[in-house]
Amino acid sequence: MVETQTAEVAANSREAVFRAAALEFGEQGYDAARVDRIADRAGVNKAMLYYHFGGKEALYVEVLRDLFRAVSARTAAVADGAGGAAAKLDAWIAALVEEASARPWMPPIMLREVASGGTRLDADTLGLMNRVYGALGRVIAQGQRDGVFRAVDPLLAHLTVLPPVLLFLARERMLAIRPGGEGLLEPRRLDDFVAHIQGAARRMLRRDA
Amino acid sequence: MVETQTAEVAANSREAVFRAAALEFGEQGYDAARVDRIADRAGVNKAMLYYHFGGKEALYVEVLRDLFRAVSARTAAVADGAGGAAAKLDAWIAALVEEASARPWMPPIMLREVASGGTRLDADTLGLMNRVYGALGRVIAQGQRDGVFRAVDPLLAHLTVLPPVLLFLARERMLAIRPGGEGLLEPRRLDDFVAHIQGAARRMLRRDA
DNA sequence: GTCTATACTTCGATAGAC
DNA sequence: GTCTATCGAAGTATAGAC
Repeated sequence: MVETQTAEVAANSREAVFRAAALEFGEQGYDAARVDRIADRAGVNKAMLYYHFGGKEALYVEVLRDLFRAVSARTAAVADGAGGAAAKLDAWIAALVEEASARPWMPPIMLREVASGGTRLDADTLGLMNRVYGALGRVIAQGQRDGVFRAVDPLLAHLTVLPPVLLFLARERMLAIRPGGEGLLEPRRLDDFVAHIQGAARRMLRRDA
Repeated sequence: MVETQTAEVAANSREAVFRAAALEFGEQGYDAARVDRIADRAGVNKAMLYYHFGGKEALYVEVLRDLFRAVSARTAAVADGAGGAAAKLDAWIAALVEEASARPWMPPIMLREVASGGTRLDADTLGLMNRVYGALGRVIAQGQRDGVFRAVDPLLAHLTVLPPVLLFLARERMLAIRPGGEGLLEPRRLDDFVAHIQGAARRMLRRDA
């Protein structure tokens, strides 16, 4: 099956480029990312990148789409699954953290997109971002319906929980670059942070006794 | 006083370049920022930029220093002033927001620096960042001493409060670019957000009844 | 699908006159 | 301090052979 083999090689080549690009974009940002470096990291000729994706920007958009597709699917599953609102709130946060482990380029890319006004986000990708927010919104609505959460603007709640997760995860790279830092650069265990932010979210949302 | 006049013009020229650069770096990020565009926005010849600052990177570092100098001074003043811990917590947040109003380039620049691992932050500037964190740390310590705050890791607390402020403020530019957005792009009043995040911070820190 | 060689462009930087 | 003209380095992209 020569054709299948060829297709497999092609898939591998395409996959290698994609992954190398995601890493490069995450570390460097779109503008500082270098097409040559992506090809090198993928162990592939630069021309392959253009063959498979058409160009730097198209490749970046592909990474964005994959990213938000995965995160939105994961968080929506949490919100629409079974369980109480408090547990789902924890799970929503945990889902974000796990997605970021699977795609380390997620936090820096999302931070830079916000910083740049989301210039490269098309309506499609924006819709996926909204699903992540929508998922949290449904969890909060459930909690309010069940009388365990108080009245809080879901959008402001989202803008309170998501950013710390992104910053904390992005910070881990700073720590890798500058070991033995003091103050802001003191290391913290991911587990401890997750527990902390879950607690903070719960306190933000729960009804006062 | 010809010399003074010359100096004034120079100061104005330098100041114009600095401000244009800060805006450009904030909007575009370091890599997408264009030296020619900075000169244009400043209404100054490009050579003046090199005359005053030496180059693009040196200019950027100057913007960074100015930024963190201002923010650290402002937040330290809050922490070391008079008042109760709860009030100081609110004031620390308000100080950040006010600094960001005076320097709209603050949120995007800080977000991108974290995303990039703070590659361009020298030990000096890093020290200024630590002062911002240190200020919040002292407020929290005061609250714990007074028995109004519970035991919370100050670093994790910092990483819970600061990021939402940065993201919310950076988001405002997205809203300006894409008016009439839904979901994540729904507008919110700054006042409402500040009140919300102050409340969330208080709930995170206060002792349970 | 893969690779080499190269065209084309943009951008940061500086030399040198005034 | 200010401006013009220009250099040289990167960097994206493609043409065309295999």
